[in-house]
Amino acid sequence: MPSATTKERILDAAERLFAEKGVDASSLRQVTGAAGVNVAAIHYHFGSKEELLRAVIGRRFDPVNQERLKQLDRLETAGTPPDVEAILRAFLEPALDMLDALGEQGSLLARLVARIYSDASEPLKNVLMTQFRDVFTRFVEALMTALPELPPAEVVLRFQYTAGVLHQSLSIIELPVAELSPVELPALDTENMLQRMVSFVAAGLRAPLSPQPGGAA
Amino acid sequence: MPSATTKERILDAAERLFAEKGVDASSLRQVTGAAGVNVAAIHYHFGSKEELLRAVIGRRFDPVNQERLKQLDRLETAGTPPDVEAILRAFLEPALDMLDALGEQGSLLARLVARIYSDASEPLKNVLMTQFRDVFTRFVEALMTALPELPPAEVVLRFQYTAGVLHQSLSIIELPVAELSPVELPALDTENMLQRMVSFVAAGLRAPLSPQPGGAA
DNA sequence: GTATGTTTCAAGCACTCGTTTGAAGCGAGG
DNA sequence: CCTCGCTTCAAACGAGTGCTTGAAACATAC
Repeated sequence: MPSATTKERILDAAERLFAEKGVDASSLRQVTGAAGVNVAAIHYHFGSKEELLRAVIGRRFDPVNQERLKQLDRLETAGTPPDVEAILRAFLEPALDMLDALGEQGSLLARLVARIYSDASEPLKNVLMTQFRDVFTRFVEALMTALPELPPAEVVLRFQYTAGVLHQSLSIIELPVAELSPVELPALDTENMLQRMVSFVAAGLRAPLSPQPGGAA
Repeated sequence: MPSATTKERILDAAERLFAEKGVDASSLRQVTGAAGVNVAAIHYHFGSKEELLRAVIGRRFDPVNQERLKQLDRLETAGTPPDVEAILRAFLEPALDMLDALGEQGSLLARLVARIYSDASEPLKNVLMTQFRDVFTRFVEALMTALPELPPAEVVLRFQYTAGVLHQSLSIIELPVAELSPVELPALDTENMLQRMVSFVAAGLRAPLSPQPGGAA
């Protein structure tokens, strides 16, 4: 007695399987098996495996990216130009909130994104690239304004680092990295995690320019 | 007229293919086709696809991890306890050097590691976990000594972020992330890249503790 | 009640996968 | 010359892949 539609149940099952075992390692038969529907339903509703993945990602991250841009808009239309911490919160918080709202499923989804981000076979790359292009551009520009003493290229580089920190921190929530730790790791709620990431990244973004070899000190 | 042994040519071809397209997406026939050898040669020399991957990773990262530990040993047996920057260099430099020495192949290999790190199906995780366990433990302990004002758990968390920055910076070398950038990105040599990463990460590691919700300030 | 468009189904298609097999090629030792 | 390991090879194995097909089930409209 399925309470959700076939389409939604496919999305739910695909999201979990893709995140747990990877896209390539998850067969359509596993997806439909977990969803309790027929294989052909995937091609009927989505057309292909790749389109299914696109739908899985979009369902979660279209709202996140919209929220990111909305928060950035709000910051920029306020009186004073936003500082680094505020920009970072606008970037990080919607992602963390969405994952938090999903509970355990959220940390799995985070791994899926991190995976695609580094995996990225040709067609998959485009899924994420088109998904994030606007967000990337807008936030880099905002950071350039907030960090006028940094050359633009350095801002781009450090924003990449920021995305790296985000991906890493998302991945480790569920990852067996805790087993590697010599000390007990306390469970962190979203606001706590956000606070820590903002502190770390803001300090990194504000770090003085490293001396250029061959240039004046 | 192959100049290298069959085993080495398989490793070379596998490394490139695994990095370019992912482990799952690379078939053994593609590997042996690129290497100019027979499919059965893989199972003769390595036993299975997973063992082949293990060999691909180990060939490059066993030396890196040995060098990391060696440099850390040298720092710790010197008179004064090492500072954060020195520890970071000992961690980051061997990896960057190895990748630099490999040239274009190096940036591909970096993507492979980043991929496995987030992908990590059950058996694959163990490949990397056993590979990095010692390094992880030793460097976290060194950082705890260099940052005595931070709680141990916070050091662990921030070292995770550090690894995230490393992975990200390795991935973006070759990735089409440049296309996302609104400004021209200058090509960075290894020392330059290292300098930037150390600055960024050291600042993040030294950031004051964020206020704890519900605790005293 | 019959016709229409949408959704679901079991079965099968052509293909690729990792792996195995048994024989051929090969250099060194007797 | 023959033999013995070691290495390489073409060919095939069974299983599983993404995807297609044609018919049944269903809901709605006439």
